[in-house]
Formats: sequence, C-alpha cells, structure tokens
Amino acid sequence: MPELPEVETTRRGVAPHSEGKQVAELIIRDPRLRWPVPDDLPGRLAGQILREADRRAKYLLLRFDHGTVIVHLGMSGSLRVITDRSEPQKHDHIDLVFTDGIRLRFNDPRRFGCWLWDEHPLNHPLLASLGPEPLGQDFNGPYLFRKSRGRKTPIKSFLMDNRIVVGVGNIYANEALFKTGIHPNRPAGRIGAARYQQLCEAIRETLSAAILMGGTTLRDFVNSEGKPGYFAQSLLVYGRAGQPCVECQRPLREIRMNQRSTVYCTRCQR
DNA sequence: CGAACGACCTGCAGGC
DNA sequence: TGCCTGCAGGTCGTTC
Repeated sequence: MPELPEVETTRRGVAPHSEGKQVAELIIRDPRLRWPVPDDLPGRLAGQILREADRRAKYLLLRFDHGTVIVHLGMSGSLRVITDRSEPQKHDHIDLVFTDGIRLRFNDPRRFGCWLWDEHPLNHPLLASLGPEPLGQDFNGPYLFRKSRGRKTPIKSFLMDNRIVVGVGNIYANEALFKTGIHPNRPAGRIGAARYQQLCEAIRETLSAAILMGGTTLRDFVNSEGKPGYFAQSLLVYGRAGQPCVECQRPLREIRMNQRSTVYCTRCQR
C-alpha cells in the first residue's frame, strides 16, 4: 500500500493525537510481522511519554526519551487513531494505548509491516543506508545525475532504489516518468542533467500533490481516521493501462519490470 | 559492487 | 458454488 505520501498522511494524522501523551500499555495480539515484534517492547513503553511522531523514508518513528519505535506499514498496513471503544477487528495486531484512553491501532493483513525498537533509529541497519528524502534539500537534479553515471539499470528501477532516493514506490515512479517524458526502461546512465532536473521536480510535485490529497487509495489504504486518500483520481498512468494517454490519446501500454506493473505512453515517453 | 529474482502473507478478481 | 491462478502500494536476502 503505502508510499511516502500515504505514510506522511498517516504521520500527520497520528501526531496530534499521540505527541506528548503517556503510554498506558502496548497490546500485541499477533507479533508475527515481517520480523517478530520484540517481547520486551510493552515493558519498554509502559509509562513513557511519546515525544514525537516522526518519519524517515517510509518508516514512522515514534520517539520516546529513551529510544524509538520503528514502524513500517509494509504493503497493507494502516495505523488508526481510536477514540471510542470499538473492538479490534481481524488483522488489528497491535494497540498502543495512552493514559487518556485514546489508542493507535495497527492493522496489517499481509503482515509485511514491522514494529521494532532502537535507541538510535537512524543508525538501525534498515535505515542506515537510505538515500535522501525526495522533498529535502539533498535531493536535486545534479545529485541524481551524478549518482546515475555508468548505471545501466532502467531508470524506473533506479528511482525505486532506496539507496538513491527514498519514498518513491511503484505508483509515483510511473507517474513521475510520464510527467517527464522518460521511458521507464531507459538506462539511468543515458539520461542527461537537464532531464534529471525535470525528473527531480516531477517527483517532488507528484509526491507533494499526493500528500495534499491525503495519499492514494487503490483498494485498501486508509488514513489515521480510517478514510481513503483522493489522489487516485489524479493518476495519469498508473492503473490506466489501455486507456488513452492524457497528452496524445494513444492507449497506454503496460509491461512488467522487476515483477512490478509499469504503465507508460509509447509515444510521449522516450 | 550491481542486477535479477524469490521470499514473506492475505485478500480479491477472474476464468473455468 | 468451488478451485485455481495471478495480482496487489514494499523491500530484504540470496545468488550470480
């Protein structure tokens, strides 16, 4: 499910309901996520105050005074704010309960997500080698151009490599390449500096617009209030295979790259 | 080092 | 109605 806009949407929804609050308990109904939820996590959190709901790449970072919970939503995860007494449903694996009764409820049917603990999360092996944030200063045209020299890998694979830039998943990689007129299969090393500048701007614009619309809901993404995002209606190519290109009206083509659905216009993207 | 691919897991749509 | 296949927004670990 979630790419960066969906994770950021979740963070923004969760932060006002959790920051500054004391943890009453952590309820783990099913610890079998991508990695087992640590046995000692409830003990670490009880009584502690959640200082900040932060984000790095697609990881949510729940920061406490003595360490940080690293949450990933995987493909199907969601984190909702529960303010009533609604009973946990299927796949509601974890509740983080605050002393005022409000709770964060983690649901993840496919269990590709994770809940981990680290005192210094940015040094955690999962986060240590991540590339720059796409909406940050370090991500720019010259950076992409420099990193791509000599690389034969298709540009779409290059953009989805977390060591190059984080947060660009399958939907937004397709969208940004269409906006820039670049064929997804073009070798990354054979794209010039000017086009990398355009590509960088397209990525930032696409992600920013998606955040403003609360993310993309294709089938099951819900935000912290359990509601869908509205960016799906703005998608230009993803999920539109066979439909006319918004620029030239030719039918969009779908191929597989690295087992991922890849949609593009054979005329507009070279 | 880079690149390709299987693996993890559940749910759903479509074909027969 | 049921069974089978393939597909889904991520990304790690293995292999070459």
